Amino acid sequence: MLHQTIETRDTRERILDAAESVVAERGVAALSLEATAAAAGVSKGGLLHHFRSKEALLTALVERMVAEMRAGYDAFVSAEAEGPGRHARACIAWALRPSPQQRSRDLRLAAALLSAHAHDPGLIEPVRREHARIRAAIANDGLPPGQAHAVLAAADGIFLAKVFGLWSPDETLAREIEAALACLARPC
Amino acid sequence: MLHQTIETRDTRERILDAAESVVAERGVAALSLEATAAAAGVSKGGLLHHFRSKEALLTALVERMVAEMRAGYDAFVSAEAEGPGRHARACIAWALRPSPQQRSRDLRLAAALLSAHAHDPGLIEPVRREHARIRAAIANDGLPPGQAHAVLAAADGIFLAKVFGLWSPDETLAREIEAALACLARPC
DNA sequence: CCCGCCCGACCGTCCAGACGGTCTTGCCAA
DNA sequence: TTGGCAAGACCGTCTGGACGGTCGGGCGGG
Repeated sequence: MLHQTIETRDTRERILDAAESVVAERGVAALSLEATAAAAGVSKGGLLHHFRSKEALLTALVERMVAEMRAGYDAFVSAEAEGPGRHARACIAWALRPSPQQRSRDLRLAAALLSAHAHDPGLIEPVRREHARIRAAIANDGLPPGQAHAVLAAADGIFLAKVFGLWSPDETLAREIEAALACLARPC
Repeated sequence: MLHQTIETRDTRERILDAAESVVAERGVAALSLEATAAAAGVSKGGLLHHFRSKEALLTALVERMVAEMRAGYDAFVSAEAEGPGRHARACIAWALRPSPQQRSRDLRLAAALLSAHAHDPGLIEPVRREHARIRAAIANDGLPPGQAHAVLAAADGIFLAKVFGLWSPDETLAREIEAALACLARPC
């Protein structure tokens, strides 16, 4: 039974991965149940066995994305020294530190966010809640609220610009932006 | 003949307005030719007379949006005093100064951006070009590049968070964020 | 034997786009 | 001035295809 559960989990995850791949490679409009099933190496009926509707698929996609986001962000928080501006510094690092698996993380987040929002804006409510959580943390960060939220906005901008493929800073520019924002992440 | 041209223009604009309304009120998924035509008070055939395909409609939507964006931004630039940090200050004002018709502008931009990107990510290429133009201007703004791009990222974040309905600062917080960013918009 | 996972054919719906038609408008020749 | 002609604006219908979701069945492990 445990084995079965693991197998099921794997198939579910494979389907979610496949959905993200479809969106990343062919755009939101191409995300159909058939395309997802094909990309996951599963029949359409098989997909619908795991996710009873497209909405259920997108909901799961968003939930996984939020969990990943929360875990990643919290890791950055605990990597920062305690004291005023800790969360602000974590935001900066989260948005601007490139790590091997973070590229794919960004693609995941973008795919989930865009496809869910396109189908029904209400589906990204968990993302809004997570953003509110971070906002609350950053508001009690021991910084002047203007500075703290400016840092958050910048982190949002870096990430969301990537979501739309608008822009992404190269390595050296990222370091310079980081330095500039670090100035805001201290009680100026 | 002139009269005819003006009439045509009006209908085209009405259709574009209608498309934005549909997206704003019912989401990207509800943006069909039929729904747009109905919202514009025009038959489907009439709509297709003005826009030969859905893609043509979305292209026009994006073009109008970019023109509006460019005009609005340039107005903010010329409202700022010359000298280092002018474009950075314009970015801040553009993102954080609420004006009566700017709410609707944001809705327009969001609708055009989301619907075009959902249909085909390549359609928002004009937006990418406009963003690149602003980026170029801000890079030659007489500020350290890190500071300039940090301001740009913050402005992007404020706007794009609004696009997804993630967050929007209230009046007093907006003033505080503005003050914090203004610190970056001067040669620190 | 049976249960859960998975298959794939099938159905109803919706939509993009094509098409043929109608009506208004401007233009020109008589 | 007027009759008629050509063009453009707009309409209503149709169709082919894609998509979400259903259903009955097969298959393998327990």
